[in-house]
Amino acid sequence: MLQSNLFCKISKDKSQDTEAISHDLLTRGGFVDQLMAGVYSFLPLGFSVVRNIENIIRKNMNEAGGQEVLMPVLQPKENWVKTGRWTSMDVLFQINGSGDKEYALGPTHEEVISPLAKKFIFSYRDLPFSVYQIQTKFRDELRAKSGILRTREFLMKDMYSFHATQEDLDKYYDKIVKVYFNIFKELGIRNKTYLTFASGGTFSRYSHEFQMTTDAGEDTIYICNKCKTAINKEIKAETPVCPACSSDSFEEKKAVEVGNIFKLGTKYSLPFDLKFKDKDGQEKPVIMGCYGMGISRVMGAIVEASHDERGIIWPKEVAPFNVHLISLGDSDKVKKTAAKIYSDLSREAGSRVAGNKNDIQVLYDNREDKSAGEKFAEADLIGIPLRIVVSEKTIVKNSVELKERNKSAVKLIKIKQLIKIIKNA
RNA sequence: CGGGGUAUUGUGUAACGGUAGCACGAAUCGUUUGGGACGAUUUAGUCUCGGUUCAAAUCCGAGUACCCCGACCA
Repeated sequence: MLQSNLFCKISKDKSQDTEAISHDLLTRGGFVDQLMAGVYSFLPLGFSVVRNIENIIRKNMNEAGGQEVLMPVLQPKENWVKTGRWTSMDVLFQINGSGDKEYALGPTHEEVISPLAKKFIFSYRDLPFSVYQIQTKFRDELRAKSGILRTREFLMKDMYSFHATQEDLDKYYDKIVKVYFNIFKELGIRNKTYLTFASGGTFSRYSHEFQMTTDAGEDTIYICNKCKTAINKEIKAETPVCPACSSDSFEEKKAVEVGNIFKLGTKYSLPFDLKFKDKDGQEKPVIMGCYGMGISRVMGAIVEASHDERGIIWPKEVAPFNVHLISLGDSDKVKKTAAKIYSDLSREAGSRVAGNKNDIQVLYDNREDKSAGEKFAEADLIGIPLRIVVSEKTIVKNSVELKERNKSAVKLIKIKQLIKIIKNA
């Protein structure tokens, strides 16, 4: 991608309206644009990060046996009345259609997946299975805040699993805990993310959250010093010792919830009459689980976890590009060399995104009217993992300069060896 | 949903009730070119509605929007 063509305007002005670091960096770097409180557009740089996060999640969900679907955002009021959530869920967007019709905008999809699953479940032989989707969710938050960390419209992965027995749900639930940790590992935030006991809301006594520690977070968690399991402050009083290892030594930290999983049990299978015939011919309610992960919030969380005073430091797995090629000066020699490197790299790099072979991973700052300082400052802000500089100085040595965003060391690399080195980076 | 704050050009700010100004940005041209360089020219604004007044960015009332604290958070 030529930076001169990129639909993006990088700003050096810090807005007064931003408090959270991720909000400031993502806005100034041209990753997102705020339309109104709690509602954001994702620009090419930001959308690319979103897709990379999605694909990591998608890969892991598929490996966990999930099948991807896409359910409607627009949902009939009746289903929400049936579960009681038309009146009990205060963040539910309720909208009017023509005539007297009323609809809900999906904040979550139990009210859709349950009646849908009913059409496919008859016998114990149809169980277990799990389906998931990646989709925009709507929740009428009373107070949106902290940029994309808490919004009214956001991207979420939600998976639902269906089981014949509680034991089977328990087994799958534990498996998903491991899968989630693997996702956070691939996203580069595993070391700051804790499995957290939290309130189960209306479903069950407890649920589990995945909390990433950051000062920008709005939750407070108590991390067990012994086993590193955490407890959300909201249930700390009723759970004074670690539920995992019974230790009573904790460290208190601020955190943001990046995932939440529930054992739904029969909470939704009962109102929607979701039953199956067991081996003994008995009709039994299906046992359900659900597993959420906020994609846009994870994006903000990654920035909170990985930045310095100059800008974002994207983990390479989610970075919008993996190489930022910068040419300095406008001499023909530099321009030609940089252009050649750009086309060679673009061709070689291929794509780490399955099924999207044309995804371009090299951002080439070909702008001739920008000073070196400006280019470097902007490169630091948008945080692409590898920076390559081509200038008169480097060309004399048949080399380019290579710098990793998270390190200060600068290496001179022979142009001939560049592709090999980038590939191994 | 309770409380607080703010609202002047893209951003940050100034203007006693009396000519809306400055800086940055952006744009054009030229000079520059290894950490946000320089010159010239240009660009663009008083949140909305109502009231007071000869005169309102300024005073009054209502509304709206955004930010922050709290509560809430399938």
